[in-house]
Amino acid sequence: MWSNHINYDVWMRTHQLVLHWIENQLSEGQLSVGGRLPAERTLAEQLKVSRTSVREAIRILEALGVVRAGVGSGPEAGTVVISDPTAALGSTLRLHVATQHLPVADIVETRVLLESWAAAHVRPDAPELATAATLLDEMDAVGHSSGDGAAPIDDFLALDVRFHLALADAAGNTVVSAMMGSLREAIQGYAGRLTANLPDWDATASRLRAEHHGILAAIQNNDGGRAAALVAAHIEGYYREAGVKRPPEA
Amino acid sequence: MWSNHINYDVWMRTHQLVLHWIENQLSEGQLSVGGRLPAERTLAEQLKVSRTSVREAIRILEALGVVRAGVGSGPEAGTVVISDPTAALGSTLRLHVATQHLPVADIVETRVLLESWAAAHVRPDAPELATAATLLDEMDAVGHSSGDGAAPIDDFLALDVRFHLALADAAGNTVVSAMMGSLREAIQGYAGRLTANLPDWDATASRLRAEHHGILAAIQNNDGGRAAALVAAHIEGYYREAGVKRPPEA
DNA sequence: GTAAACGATGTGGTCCAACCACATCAACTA
DNA sequence: TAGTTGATGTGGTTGGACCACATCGTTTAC
Repeated sequence: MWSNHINYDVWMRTHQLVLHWIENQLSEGQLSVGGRLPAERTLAEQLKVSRTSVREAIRILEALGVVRAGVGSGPEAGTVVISDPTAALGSTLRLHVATQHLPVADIVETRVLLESWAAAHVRPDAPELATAATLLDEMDAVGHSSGDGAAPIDDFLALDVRFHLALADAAGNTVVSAMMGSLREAIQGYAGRLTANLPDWDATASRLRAEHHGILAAIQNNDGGRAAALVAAHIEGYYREAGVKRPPEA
Repeated sequence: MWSNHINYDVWMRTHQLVLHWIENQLSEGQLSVGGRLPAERTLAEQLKVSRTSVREAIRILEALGVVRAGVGSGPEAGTVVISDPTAALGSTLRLHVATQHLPVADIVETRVLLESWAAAHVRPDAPELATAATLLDEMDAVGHSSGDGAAPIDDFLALDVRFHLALADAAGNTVVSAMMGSLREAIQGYAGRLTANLPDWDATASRLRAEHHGILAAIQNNDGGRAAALVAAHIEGYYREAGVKRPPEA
């Protein structure tokens, strides 16, 4: 339907020309993850545009998680192709939440949807399951000494994030993983603030620990349906306890 | 956990400073959809940065579907806040597909997941259902005269897109809608090219028409489960017929 | 009086030339 | 041989200039 070649006759902003050139290089495999873009000045000369326009294009690709720019010399320097869709999707969602056009409730609901699916589709032999089990052990270790201040809570939540992401990764769908991660990232600040609303953190932590073990057990027991249901209840329970209002279900 | 105030002591690239300033304005409601950003030169002076840095920030926001820049004077001019997450998510996914780090099969699988959920959660009284029904009527009208060339096929596919998006919107979750649309957009070129692989377009079109009616009927019949299953079969069937290989299911 | 033409104003779009900070690596020096 | 030093090349930032465009007054011609 569409050619890979670009019609340069149609009007196009200069930085978009650069953008399309780079996207073509990616599609044709002449540029791939780990590869390096020509230097900004070089690229500007090659494409007969100003360095400013090249830089605008690179900025966009950077925001989209496609490249990473580094100053100086050596392997860390230059503009290299990466692939971090999660960060890009996350900031996109976060910005649009800020504009009040993406309700947090919708994000939570979507997270439940994706994560339930992931739980139901985890391969029992996925290596990420071992990681998840290890994370649960670590979560059992922290938080028991809650008199030390808030640090254990943050540690616990950080492990919690990694546990959920590990399960998502174990399902083997990169798009679902990326979207899951981005949803979490988008409401991370929001969710963090909610933690203060919890009436009894120790009780909540204990419950979360137990639910995590239950989810993992269901997965290891090859009971995807139960795992999905447990995950849904787990997430929804947390947000409800922290005071997020859910929209009325049909 | 996190303050909304930014620590300007930490190192930060200049355009990110602008980015965070604007995001703050959005979060605090001092800037909302429909509102206009200060002129680039003004903003640069206010934030004590160069216009170039302001422009780089605006480019990013534009790529993220948060603002729209327009030259000239009047209501269409200036940089105004919009909210088009679908476009941003779409180009993000498309770029990462180009880097070979997001398999098309994963995108299709995710689309099936989201769209099935949407079909199961459509409110029977959603106004989008009427739109969907109208679209089906239009699809019945086009394509019957396939001797005219490729135009009817494109018309049919365009209506098909709108039908699926209408169903997604009818579920009432903006995040799911946006993601659905972006997934479709990301593989639009790919899917379009696949159409040429179809052995018998007329037969395919007839089948698609029948399946669409079946899906809509199931929804109107309040049978969400059946609707979800039909949608899944509908999408997977199309891609399978067009030659997309699916990964082995567990 | 009305309508067309014109110019002032303000917007984003593009380009250039210069300078900075940084990281490496080669040449030089003690 | 070990340390210093400078050359090189990368992205980061700035100021200024000019362009195209769209509007809205004012002026002008009828």
